[in-house]
Amino acid sequence: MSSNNRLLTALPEIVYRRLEPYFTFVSLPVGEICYEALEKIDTVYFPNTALISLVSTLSDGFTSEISLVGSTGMIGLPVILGSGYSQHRAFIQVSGSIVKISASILKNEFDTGGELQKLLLAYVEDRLNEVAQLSICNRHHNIEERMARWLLMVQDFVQSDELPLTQEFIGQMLGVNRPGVTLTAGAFQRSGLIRYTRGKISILNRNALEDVACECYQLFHKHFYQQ
Amino acid sequence: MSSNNRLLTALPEIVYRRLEPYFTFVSLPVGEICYEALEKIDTVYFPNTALISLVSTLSDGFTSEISLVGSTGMIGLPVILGSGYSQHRAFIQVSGSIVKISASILKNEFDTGGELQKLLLAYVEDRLNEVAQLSICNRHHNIEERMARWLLMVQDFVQSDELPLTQEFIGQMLGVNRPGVTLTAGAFQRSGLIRYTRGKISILNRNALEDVACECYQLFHKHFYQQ
DNA sequence: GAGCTTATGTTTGTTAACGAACAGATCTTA
DNA sequence: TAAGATCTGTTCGTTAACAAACATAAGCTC
Repeated sequence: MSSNNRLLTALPEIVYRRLEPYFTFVSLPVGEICYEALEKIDTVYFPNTALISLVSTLSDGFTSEISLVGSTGMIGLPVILGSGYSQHRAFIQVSGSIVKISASILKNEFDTGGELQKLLLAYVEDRLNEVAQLSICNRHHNIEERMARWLLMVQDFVQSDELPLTQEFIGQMLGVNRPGVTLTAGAFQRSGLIRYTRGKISILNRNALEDVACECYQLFHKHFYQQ
Repeated sequence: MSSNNRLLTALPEIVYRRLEPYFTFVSLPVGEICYEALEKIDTVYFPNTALISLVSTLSDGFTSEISLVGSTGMIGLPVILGSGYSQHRAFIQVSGSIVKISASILKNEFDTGGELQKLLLAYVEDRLNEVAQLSICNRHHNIEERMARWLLMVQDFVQSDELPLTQEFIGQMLGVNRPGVTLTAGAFQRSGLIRYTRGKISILNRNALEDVACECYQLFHKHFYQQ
């Protein structure tokens, strides 16, 4: 069994072989929580086909997505960065295959300063830039722009035209109230960009969605396809 | 001459001594640009008393602050993370003393995997968490909450009751239009929280400002005072 | 002090988004 | 097939914030 996680496949074979004995391939179901906020991390996850959301919740219950992690990333950065505690909840947004590995094993390999370190630090840099872009996007772009961007991002990871997403869920990811999602989704559908039924969204016209999406999409997409 | 930058003073003496010959102490004036967006970084900056803003600009000219970096931080993370290129503009918001060091020298020391690496990675983690919080703050909190938070953050760095800030500038940092800043500043002044004249803001009542600020301030403040 | 520049004050119309509420539709499970 | 749960549709009043425009005031330079 071999992973198609971009970080793992980029490893030199010798490093991959060293870590491989500690890999566990699992398929996690939708909604499964990988980390609770403020929880100590003892397992790190490298998605293959699964898609993970990192979300932040404010004291009034408001939630918004911090990062979308798929086959190009991993969750558990605090392990290599030092604290070992996740500040955010991480859960499975789209079920699929994931590689699990013990935090301490990964940290040990990271600390040897080899190729794994180099790859993961580059990923940290991408993540930092992405979150920074998200913060300005949240400030400036409207629901239509952000929702188009987000749907495209999800589809980049889930290589399928049909995405299992409810409007309520999309609202929580974008930090938008649900009727706002309904209106936007309705407009997208009337324009032929998407089609949807309860809990399922089909992307019909990617190019048109890209036209609606804010410029932020291009930046995320670039990270996605780089290398 | 010795630095009071928190990252540098936390170094073991032997590491500090090793780097010290490469330090240059400078005082940079307000507005000086440390990095342009997309520029290769060849110098890394550790503020002592200076305050640096990292800002992002969208294609329509809209700007918003990504991070506020003072004596607890540094700019030039892409050097240690790998790309070596800054995605954002960095400029001096409040003039003061700064330690400069060559990017390659710092990177070499970082790559030895010692205490400098550990400290800087912990800083990266803080920064990541801060930017994530900023993104949700931008989505959910109103001008009053965010402006109060931001003024408190600036004052945490600039140990003075009088901050050299115009309303136009504050607007660009918060990603808010200028009349909105005027209204908020006016309300704060009428309530006795601040007093201001052209380009100068005095904090009169920190506690009251903290009550107005969103919960995000506490998180930033915690990072600020941790350790 | 006159004129220029920059900063702040203020208004006004407009709009995106929210919150709350309820109706209708579709799926699930008993 | 009935009951319940979940998802989507829709309305409506409300509000925060924007954009644009112009007025006033303060500091700077000659």
